[in-house]
Amino acid sequence: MKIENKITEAVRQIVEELYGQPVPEKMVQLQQTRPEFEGQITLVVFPFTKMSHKAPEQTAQEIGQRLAEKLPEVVSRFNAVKGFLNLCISSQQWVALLEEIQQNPRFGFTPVTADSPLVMIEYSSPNTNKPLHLGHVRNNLLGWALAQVMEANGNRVVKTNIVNDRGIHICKSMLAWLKWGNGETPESSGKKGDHLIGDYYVAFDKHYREEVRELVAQGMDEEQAKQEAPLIKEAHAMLVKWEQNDSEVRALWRKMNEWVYAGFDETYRALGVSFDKIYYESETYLEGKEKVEEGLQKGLFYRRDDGSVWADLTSEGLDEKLLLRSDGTSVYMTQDIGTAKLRFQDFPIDKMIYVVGNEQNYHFQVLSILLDKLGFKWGKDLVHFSYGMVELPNGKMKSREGTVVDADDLIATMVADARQMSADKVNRLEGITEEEAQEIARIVGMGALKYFILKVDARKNMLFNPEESIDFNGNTGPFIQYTYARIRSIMRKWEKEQEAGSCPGNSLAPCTLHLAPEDCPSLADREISLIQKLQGFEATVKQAGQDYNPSCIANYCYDLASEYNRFYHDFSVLREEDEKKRTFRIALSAAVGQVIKNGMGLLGIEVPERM
RNA sequence: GGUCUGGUAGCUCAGUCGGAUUAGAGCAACAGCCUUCUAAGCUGUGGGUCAUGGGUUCGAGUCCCAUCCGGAUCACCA
Repeated sequence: MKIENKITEAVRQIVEELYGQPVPEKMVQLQQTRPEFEGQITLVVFPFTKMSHKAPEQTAQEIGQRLAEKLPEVVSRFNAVKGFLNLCISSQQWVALLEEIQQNPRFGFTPVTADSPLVMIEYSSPNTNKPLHLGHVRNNLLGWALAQVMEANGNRVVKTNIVNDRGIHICKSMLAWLKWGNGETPESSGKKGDHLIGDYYVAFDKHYREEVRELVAQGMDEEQAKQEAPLIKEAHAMLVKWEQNDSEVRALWRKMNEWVYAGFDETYRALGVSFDKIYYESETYLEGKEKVEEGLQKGLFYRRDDGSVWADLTSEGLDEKLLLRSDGTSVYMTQDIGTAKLRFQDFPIDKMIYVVGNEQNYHFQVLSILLDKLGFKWGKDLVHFSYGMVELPNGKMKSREGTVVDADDLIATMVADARQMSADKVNRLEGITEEEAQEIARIVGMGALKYFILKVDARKNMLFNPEESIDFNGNTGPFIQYTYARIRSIMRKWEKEQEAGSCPGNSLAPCTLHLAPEDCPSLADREISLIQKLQGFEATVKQAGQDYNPSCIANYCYDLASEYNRFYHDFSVLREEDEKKRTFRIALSAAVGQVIKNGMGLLGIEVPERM
């Protein structure tokens, strides 16, 4: 039983005995004692003063007195300051807690069983006409981390991606390639497929704008020019052919999409994300109409005179929403209804989470209502995991103005910088092969990038300064990774000492920590607060799952690493003469390493054995 | 204009269920610490009207109302 639970239980009994009123569990508020006071756990007694009709300090005294009598093995001393009862917990309790944490490699995680809720997470959702940029990076990292967090909270998770592989934007790239490509391929040019296609998309835009400018110069007004430019007309014609299943257009479309997917796969691999099921819009965009017709028959929607179909959501405080155009074709919302249908056919999901930027908040509000009306049981409380935009120091990311940060460039830069960084510390990596050094650079560079993005509350807009972002000091991924690497170094040395393989060589945790109560070392404040931090991992994971918020795990990891760094500085773990203290500190280090690894793992951040 | 969302140090961000006379980190600036388990580290100094004004109560950065400022959205685009 956890220390907190024991105390909570005892306090409820004591207060009832003293003041004759039952105490709901929530009323017992325990928190970590502030460093300037003696003790480790503090009970807030303000809520009880109404029952006791006594001053806060006196109430605290009374409760403390009884608590010390009732739980002598837990509470060794206490003091009351105003309405705060500070409790000193005996060392054995802390050691026992550490032992518990250390012996459970999955500490903080809820096991997943066959009966666990089935959660589907959709993320990434790229367009196939240009490479991934920084905004996608945020999406992918958040989606992956969220999937890990949901799983850690005892859910079965299916990760999906819906690829937007059709539409006018792809036709633009295709047309430009036909016109100016000279048969260029990823192989012939050495370019990554998605970049190649992206270049043609840009080329189209350049020529298109020239055409528009010329038409305007000839006296046409701009809106009309945009419609009338020969290039855009050609692109539209191509889209029509595509929809008519023209074999030539389809073949080209297929070939170019393959190039893009090969490029995306590379980026996904670098980011360390993957999917269980990929949906393609070209295969799903016609779905949904059926559902809308069904809703129409049930009277959920209505048809206007021009033939278009609408949902009236004014009673929900929203507007009216178009579902089918007057020509019978579907819109974005219709498609999302369609994919929802398909997904439910494929998986009996209990919950659906969409990782999509906050510019679509309204869309998902509407989608939720519509799916609910159409009878999807998870529609009503589908989660739109809505994240903020990434801004650059001089404004937003705009591809037109060339202010995008390309994902592949960014990854390469981060890794190269990490490599440079460790090269500057020659002694660090002596005895390590070039391959190993590269692997460490990859882990550290990616860790820096991922942590930088994930530490920020997802729903807030964040600022990304390309120059300052590559900072490996302070509240960063590498700081946490570095802490881990140092712990591993201690463990390696310790394991070497243990001769003759009494321990499996690769186990992080020392084999045994069993210290009999009378053997318990007296613990320093710093050691106790580390154990308390470790214990907090469980609650942090739960909270992350409840709030759909990976950032609190990132900040937790930083807190834990900071605390450990101070501990590391104050104590010589391996040199400690006292055998009991030494065992305890090694075990504590091992547990910290394990929790850091697990926490960072939830974020999709690897930790290196050395760096 | 309607709806949603944010505003905390020069900059980037934390801040749990409302808890402690003094609201935390990091960056940037300054001053220390490598014969000692990895200095990508540690210690210290300076830097704040928690946008503003009310309210709720033992107690508010946190909850409620109003105002100001920023962002998103309100398409027969996706």
